[in-house]
Amino acid sequence: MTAHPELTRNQSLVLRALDKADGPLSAYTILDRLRDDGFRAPLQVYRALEKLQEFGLVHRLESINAFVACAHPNCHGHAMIAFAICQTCGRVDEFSDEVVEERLGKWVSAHRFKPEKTTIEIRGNCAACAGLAERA
Amino acid sequence: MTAHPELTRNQSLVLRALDKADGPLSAYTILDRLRDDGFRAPLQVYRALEKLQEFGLVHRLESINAFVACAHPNCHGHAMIAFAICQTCGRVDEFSDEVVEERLGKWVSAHRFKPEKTTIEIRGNCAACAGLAERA
DNA sequence: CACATGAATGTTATGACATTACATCTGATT
DNA sequence: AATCAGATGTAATGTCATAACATTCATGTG
Repeated sequence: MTAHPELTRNQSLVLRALDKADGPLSAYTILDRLRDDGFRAPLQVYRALEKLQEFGLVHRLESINAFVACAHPNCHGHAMIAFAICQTCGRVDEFSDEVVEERLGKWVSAHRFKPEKTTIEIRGNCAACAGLAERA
Repeated sequence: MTAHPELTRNQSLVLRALDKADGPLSAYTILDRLRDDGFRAPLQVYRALEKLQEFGLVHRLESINAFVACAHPNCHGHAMIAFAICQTCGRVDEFSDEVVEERLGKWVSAHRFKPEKTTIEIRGNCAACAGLAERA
């Protein structure tokens, strides 16, 4: 458990929506799912998402403009996380790799580049969906 | 020189716009720069970009919704390319790393994931811009 | 208590990025 | 000439994200 402030109502609702979902959600999908809870405007979602990302509870998937709840909400703090995103079923696997991290870190320091955010996303088909495609 | 069909007028114009630019351009910025050449609608740009990406002459930077001309237009064919993107000056460095590629490849085959496109993007500040920030 | 302060929220409008749908043109082939 | 595929032109629409401004709420300080 890393220390972070109590979540506000909006933040809790957004996080719960992502937790309940079986895959990544767009901000507007989250908005639709929270209409009954009083959400009216995109900004309510984006503001909550921003904080949740700061707390490490939510990740943004840059390549598909969507958001997922962190798979390791109790041990967050990884500097670098990679995602495998299934384009068929929406499943997202989150993993980190020290060697990749070290290698990119070496490139970065060799070039005196100051990284702020690193994105590693592999889009394709998960084992189940790739298998289905083969049999078809 | 890898074999690819002759570029059409629109494709040439878009590629030239990206080549002349000193950094990544959004599709709408490209559109604006090609108004005098008869471009009127976003789709003209997006269609050209799609083909240019197929030919390996242009890359899309997922994390900033922009496009760059490939830095190695004569030896393209890399399966996996990483980008370091300076958020201050817009400079983009393109590189590939066999170890990173191998490591991600191992994860992927261990999980029987079939990758279609891999994105590796490091956003931050390049040496020059980070240096300026320090001195400020 | 009164009041200042900072954070979060609510709401409207707008900006930025991308695609659908449909019509037209062009060049190569038969 | 008829046909066909690929490229193009155009309008409309869809999707993602933020700016600007007003309001509310909790908290701490004089």
